[in-house]
Amino acid sequence: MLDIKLIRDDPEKVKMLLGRRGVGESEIDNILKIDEEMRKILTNLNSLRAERNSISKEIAKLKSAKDENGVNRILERGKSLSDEIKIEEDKLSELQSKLSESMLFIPNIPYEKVPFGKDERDNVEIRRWGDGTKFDFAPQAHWDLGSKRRLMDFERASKISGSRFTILRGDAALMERALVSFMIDLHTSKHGYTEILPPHLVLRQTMVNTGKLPKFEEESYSTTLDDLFLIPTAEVPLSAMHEDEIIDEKDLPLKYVAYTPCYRREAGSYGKDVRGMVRQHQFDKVELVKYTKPEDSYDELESLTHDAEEVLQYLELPYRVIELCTGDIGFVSSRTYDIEVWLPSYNDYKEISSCSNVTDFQARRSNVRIRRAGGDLEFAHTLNGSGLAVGRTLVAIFENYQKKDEKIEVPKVLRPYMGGKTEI
RNA sequence: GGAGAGAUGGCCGAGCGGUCGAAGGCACUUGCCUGCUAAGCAAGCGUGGGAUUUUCCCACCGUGGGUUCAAAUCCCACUCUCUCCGCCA
Repeated sequence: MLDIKLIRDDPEKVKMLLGRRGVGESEIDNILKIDEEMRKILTNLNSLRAERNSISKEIAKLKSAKDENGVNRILERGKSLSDEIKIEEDKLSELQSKLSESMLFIPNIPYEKVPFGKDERDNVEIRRWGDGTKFDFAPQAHWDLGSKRRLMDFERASKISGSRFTILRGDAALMERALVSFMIDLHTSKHGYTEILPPHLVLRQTMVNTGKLPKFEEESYSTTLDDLFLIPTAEVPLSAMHEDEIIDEKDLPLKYVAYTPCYRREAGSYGKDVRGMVRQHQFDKVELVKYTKPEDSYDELESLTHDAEEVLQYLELPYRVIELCTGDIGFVSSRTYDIEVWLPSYNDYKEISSCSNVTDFQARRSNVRIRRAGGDLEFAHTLNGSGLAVGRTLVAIFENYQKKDEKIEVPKVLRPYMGGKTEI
């Protein structure tokens, strides 16, 4: 959620910045119109209420003076004021809900330095680590290798759950679990994050507060009886859990890491990544979330991205970092780096992490504020990033670490988590 | 699922339907004092919004309705927390 004052005070600038990411000027004009109308009613309502309050006080005074005639003289005015107020209040609340409804569909303002662009083709590569893996034999895609080795079972998964699910078996399941532990351990012990194990079901309001709703309802799994939502990422519970809190600025930044499964309907991605376990309705992810002071958030985005990259460095998997252009950044984000890992089956890099500075966009919706040393209150900034998507990391290991005999070497840092195994 | 208790400012905690935006305490800020991170004294100290913006006004006491000229206070519904019982991994 943007600050309405920002739109009110400098609509042209907001239009210009949001225009870069495809928001039409009419949407902003519409909001300005509703806002103006709403303030007009509010002003009127305020003076009506002021009059009613003074009459009420007057009545109280007359009553204690036992002046029944005086009371009756102004009682009628009080009654009619009350009726008027009720009418104005109804108008106001209607406009208010219209306004907030519109505001909920306005995305975050992109950071000035974000490269202009229309879609992912305009994203900019920032850096590379390692080279595309070379093989002296024909490498296999993980779906072939995994099926042959009975480590991944796509057929049985679809029998019990339909498309876009995978059963991991034996050492593949073990490796998935090892990856989760390795990542969390790295982030807690070396990078200073606090481990959280959050609920996987959240309230509708929590989805709204984190910007996943109302815009992306068709992407979400929900429970009809209770209107709870399966989290699409641990970002949701982590970025919302300080709702309505005031955090002392000396306690910032707060840094959290959480492992959770993520549930996504993947509506509209029918032709994409249909084979293997790259795009699933359920996948494991280790997520990083920070709460920071506004002036620190872009620096914290850099370090968060490095924290995520380091996972790939320890696993010795080649990757690159790209910055998303204005047309490709997510709804809540003002700046985003994607980390892409090398996948031989794609002969290309594939997203394995997305690190974003959300600025105060979620904090405003969730009402997460910081108290400055001087006592002032301000919305916190939140950031999030995958550290990393575990399923895709497993895929990357299968494909980059495969050997001619169809065994898969276990990356050195994972061996302690897998009973010392050097290959599976 | 059943029975009961509760929800008030950063925290604790009062609050007969009418100067209650809310006593008191803690914490915090400022000043004074005391020659040594303590104590004392004084003052200040919630959040959000609107406007004719050095001031005035409005809203907010879990949420949403209702009664009333007037609701933290009365009524209804809901949510959450706690205690006990039942069930249960």
